[in-house]
Amino acid sequence: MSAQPTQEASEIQHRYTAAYANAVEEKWQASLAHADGGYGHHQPNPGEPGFDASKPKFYCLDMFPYPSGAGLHVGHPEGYTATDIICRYKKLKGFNVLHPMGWDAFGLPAEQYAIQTGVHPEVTTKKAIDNFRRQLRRFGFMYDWSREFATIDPDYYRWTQWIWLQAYSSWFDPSAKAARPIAELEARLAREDAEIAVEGGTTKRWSAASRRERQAHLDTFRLAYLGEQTVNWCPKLGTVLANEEVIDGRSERGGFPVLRMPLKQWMFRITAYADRLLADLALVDWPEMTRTLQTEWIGRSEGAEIRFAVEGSDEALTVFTTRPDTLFGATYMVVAPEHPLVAAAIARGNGALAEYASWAKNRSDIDRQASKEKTGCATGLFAINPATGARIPVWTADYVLMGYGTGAIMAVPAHDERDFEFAKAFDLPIVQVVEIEGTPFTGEAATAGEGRAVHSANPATLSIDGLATADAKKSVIAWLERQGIGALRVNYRLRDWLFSRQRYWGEPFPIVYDAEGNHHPVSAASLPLVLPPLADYSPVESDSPQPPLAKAREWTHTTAGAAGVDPAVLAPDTPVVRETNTMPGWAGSCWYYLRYCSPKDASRFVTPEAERYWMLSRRKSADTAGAAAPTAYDPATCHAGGVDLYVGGSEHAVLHLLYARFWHKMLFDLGHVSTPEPMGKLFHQGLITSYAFQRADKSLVPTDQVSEVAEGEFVETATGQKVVQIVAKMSKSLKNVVNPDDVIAEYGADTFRLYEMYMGPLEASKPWNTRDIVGVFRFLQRAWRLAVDERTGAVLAAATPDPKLEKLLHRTIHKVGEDIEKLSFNTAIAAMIELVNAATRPMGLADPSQGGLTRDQLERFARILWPFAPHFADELGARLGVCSMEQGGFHGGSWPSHDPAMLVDDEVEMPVQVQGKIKARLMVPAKAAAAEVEALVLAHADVVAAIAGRPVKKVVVVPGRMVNIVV
RNA sequence: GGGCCCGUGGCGAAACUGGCAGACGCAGCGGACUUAAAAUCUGCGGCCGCGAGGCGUGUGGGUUCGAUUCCCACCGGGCCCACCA
Repeated sequence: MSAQPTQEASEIQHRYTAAYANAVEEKWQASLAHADGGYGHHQPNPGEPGFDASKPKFYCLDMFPYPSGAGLHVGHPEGYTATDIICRYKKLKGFNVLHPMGWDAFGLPAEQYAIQTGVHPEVTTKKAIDNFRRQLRRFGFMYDWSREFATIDPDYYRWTQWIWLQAYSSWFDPSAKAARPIAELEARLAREDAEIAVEGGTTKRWSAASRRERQAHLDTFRLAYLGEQTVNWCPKLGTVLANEEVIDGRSERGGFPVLRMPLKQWMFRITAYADRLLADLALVDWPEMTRTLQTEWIGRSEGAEIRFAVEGSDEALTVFTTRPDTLFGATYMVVAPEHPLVAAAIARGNGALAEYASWAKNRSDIDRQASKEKTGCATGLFAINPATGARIPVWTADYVLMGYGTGAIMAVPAHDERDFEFAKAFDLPIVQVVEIEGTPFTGEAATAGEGRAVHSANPATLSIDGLATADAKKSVIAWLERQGIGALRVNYRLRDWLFSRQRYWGEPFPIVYDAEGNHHPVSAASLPLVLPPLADYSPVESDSPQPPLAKAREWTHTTAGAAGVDPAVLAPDTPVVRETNTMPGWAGSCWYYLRYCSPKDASRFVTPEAERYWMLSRRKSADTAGAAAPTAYDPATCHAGGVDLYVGGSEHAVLHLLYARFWHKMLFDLGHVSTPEPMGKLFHQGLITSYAFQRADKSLVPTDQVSEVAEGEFVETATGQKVVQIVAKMSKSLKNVVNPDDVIAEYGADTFRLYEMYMGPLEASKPWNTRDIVGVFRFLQRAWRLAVDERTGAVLAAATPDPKLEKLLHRTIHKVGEDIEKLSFNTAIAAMIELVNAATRPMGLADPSQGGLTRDQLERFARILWPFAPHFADELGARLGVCSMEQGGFHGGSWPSHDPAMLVDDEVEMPVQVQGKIKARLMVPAKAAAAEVEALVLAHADVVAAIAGRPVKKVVVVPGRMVNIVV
C-alpha cells in the first residue's frame, strides 16, 4: 500500500495505454490548427504559393457523407481510413495529393428528421455537420479542410443551379451524339425555316409559328425539360420519386407505398446518353459488378419497330419487339392502359374499357407485383398482321408498360410466357412459329429461345420457314423496311430522369412562369437563387402534389426583373411565379468532385486550370486523341481520366454513379470539363456488419437480451431459450450498433484505424467483433515497448543492426508498399506485426542477446507505419528526433527505400513430394538448375526410402517451389 | 423467375500465374514471472489416431505429376433486377 503504487505510477508513465494514446493523438491533432483559423494539411493548386509542378498528381476521393444526427457509423471510417492510408503513402512517394471532404446535406432524411423534431433542417444539418467534422478530425484523416463545403451552401448550389441551366439551354444533337447549346438548334430551325409540329397535330413553318409555338417546339429538345409523365407519387412523403428510388413499389426512404399518376415535372433527358453511358463503361477501371449493374440498368436491347395498320384508323399502331422473326405468330396485340389508343377507344363509348383502364392506372405497383395474374380488356379495335394479313384484336393490359418501347406489343403467345398466360386467360389463338431443338411445342406452355422458323410463309408477303432465328430476324427486318412499315431499332430500359421533388429541403429551380404558364430561365448572373426561409416546411400529405415552397407566397409571386430574368427574355415588370418544386438529393452529389478542384472560385463552377490538373490523367491523356474507342473493358488501356481513386459503398453503384456520369458527359460536351468520365478508378468498401442473435423461429433478439452460457453458446436471458449467433446489419433495434467515439475512448484512433483495416479485405463484408480489437492494440503496445523505455520514456535502440532483422525490414518495407498499392491493408498490417514480433522476440537471430532495432531501423519502421497509425508514428518519430510537430510529423518525409537484393535468399527449403505427398524437405541453393535439384533430391535418404526401389517415371521440378516424383 | 458473387480451423482471415493449406490476429489450453491476480514473456494448437499413419478448403464428379485455385452438376448463403416485349 505504501511504495507499490508510486512504483507502478512511475512505471506506466510512458506506457502506451488508451489514455496515453488519446493524449498523444489529441496533441498531434491540435498541432494541425493554423493561426488563421484553418485546419489540416493544405494542398495548393497550380499557380498557388507552395505548389510543386515537378510532382505527379493523385486525386483521391471519398463519397462524401450525408451528415445524419446519429453521427458517424463504423462503416464511414472504413473507407476513409483506406483512402487516408493511400494518400499518406502517395504523399511519402512524392505526389501532390488532393484528398478533400465535404457534406452531402440536402435531401429527404434531414427533412424527415426536421419534421419529426420540429427543428429547422438547416439547424439540424449544420449541427450534424459539426459533429461529423469533429469525429473525422479525431480519426486524424489527412483531409485538405480548406476545400471543405456543403451542398447546402449557396456558394455551392449556385453552381448546381447553373449546371441545371446549362442542361436547360442545351439539346442532344443526334448527328454529333453530343449536347449542343439550344441556341444552335434555334438558329438552324430559323435558317432552314423548318416545319415544326404545333398544338392540334398540325405543322407550321418556323417563320409562321408564334413565339409560344417555337418555344414549345424547342422544349421537346431540351436536356432539362418539363414533361408530362406517369410518375411515382408517394403520398406519405408528399413527393414524387425517381424510378431508382422506388423499390418493390415502396419508397427507398421510409418504405412507404408509391402510386403511379400522370404529372408535369422537370425531367433530364438521360436517355439521349444511353449508348454513351453504356459504351464508356469500357473506359473506366471499375469493379466488374458495378459495370454490370449499370449495363443492366441501361438495358440495351436490339430488335425491330413494326407498324401495324389499325382498322378504321389512319394511324398505325407501332410496337417494339426483340423477336421480329415471330411476326407470323402474332395473334393479337396489347397496349398499355395509358396508351392514346385506349383513350380514343373509350371516347367512342367503350364503358368496360374505361372502367378497366382507370382501375389499372390507379393500381399501385405493390398490388401489381403481389399478383401477377393477367388482367386485361379488349379495346374493340382490330389490327392487321402485315405478314399473315390476319385481322387480330387489340387488347389493353397492365402487363404492358407505357414507359418501355412504344407502350404496345405484338403478342406471340406460343413463344412468350406472358403472352401465353394472357392468351390462355382470355382464350386467344396460339400459333407456333419457332421450332426449338430439344423443347417441342406442346401447347401447354410457351417455348422461348432460338430455333428455326415454322408456319411462317405467305405467298403474298414473305417466307422465312426453315431459317434460324438470327437469319429470320434479319429477313423480316429487311422485308419490313422494303414495305416501309418497320425498321431495326435499339431500345433501352433506361427512362428519363425525374428531377422534381415536392419538398422544401433542396435546391430551388432557377425558373419562373409567366401568366400563360410559359417557363423562363433566371439568368446565370442572378444566381444563387437562395432557398427562402420557411417556418412551416412540412409536406402536405395529400392525393396530389403540393410543394411546400408554394407557401412562401411573397417569394413565389414576383416580377421578372426581381427574379433576375434576362430583360431580353421577359420585360422586368412582368409578373411571374417561381417554380416551387425543388431538386432531389442527388443534385449536389452529381458534380462535387469538380468543385473540390477549386472550391473558392466565385466566377466559375470550377477553375479550368485546376480542373485540367486534377482531373486529366497524365499517364493516359496522350493516347486519347487519335485512339479508337475501346470496345471491351481492359484496365491496362482504359483512359477515362477523372478522379484517380473513388472509394464508397456499392449501394451507389447505379443511382449516384450513373447520374454523376451523365452530368459529367453533358459538361464535357459543352466544353466545361476535359475528361469523358468523372471517376477513372472506383472501389467499393465492404459493409461492416455485426453479430445478432436468432431464435429457433428465425426471429431476432436484441443483443442486450442475450447471455453467453458457454463458449459459442447463447441463450435469451429472460427465457433461457437457446439462440444462435448470426451476422446481420447493425441496427438500433438489435442494439448492435457500435459508436466510433466509444471505441476511440477505449483504444485510441490509431488502434481503431488499424482494427478496421485488419478485419479482412477492404471489399469484403465483415462482422465487427469488439473482442478482436485488442490484437492490434497489443501490436502498437509491443511496437512502443520496442522503441521506448516505459519507465523513463527514453528511446531504446540497438547499437548495431541485426542482419536478419535488417533483411526482414527490407522485405516488410517492400511488402507494405506493394500491399498499399493493391489496397490489401490487412496483409500489410500482418507483415508489420511479424516484423515487430521478430524484433521483440529475438529467438533465432544471429545474436540473440542483441534483439531490438537500431534508431535508423526504428525510423524506417515508423515511416511505413505512418499511413496506418499516423499519431503513433509521428510521436515515435519525434522521440527519435527525426520529425517534429512544426514540420507536421512525417508529413513532408519520404517512403523508405528497400534493397531488392535483400528480397532474395541464397538457399531455399524445397519440399519433395512422391506421388503428390510430401516425403522430405531439403535446403537447395536458390539459383540451382532443375537438373542439379533433381540430382540432389534423388540422392536424399528420405526420398530414396519413399521411392522404395520403384522405377522413377517422371520428376517435376518447379524451381524455388517444390519437387514432385512420379513412380 | 432471371443474372451476378461467395462457401477454408471455435471466430476474423492468409495462400504470387495451378506448386509446402491455415501466415497474422482473436478466443482456448499449458508453462515462466507473481503471495495472488492483471499485465508481460513463452509453448501448443485443422480433424481422427497412443503411434506409425490416415483424412482434410460446402457435396459429388472431371482435367492435371500436382486443384482452395480450372471445368461440370448439386447443396447452402448473400446481392441485384424483376410482367422491360
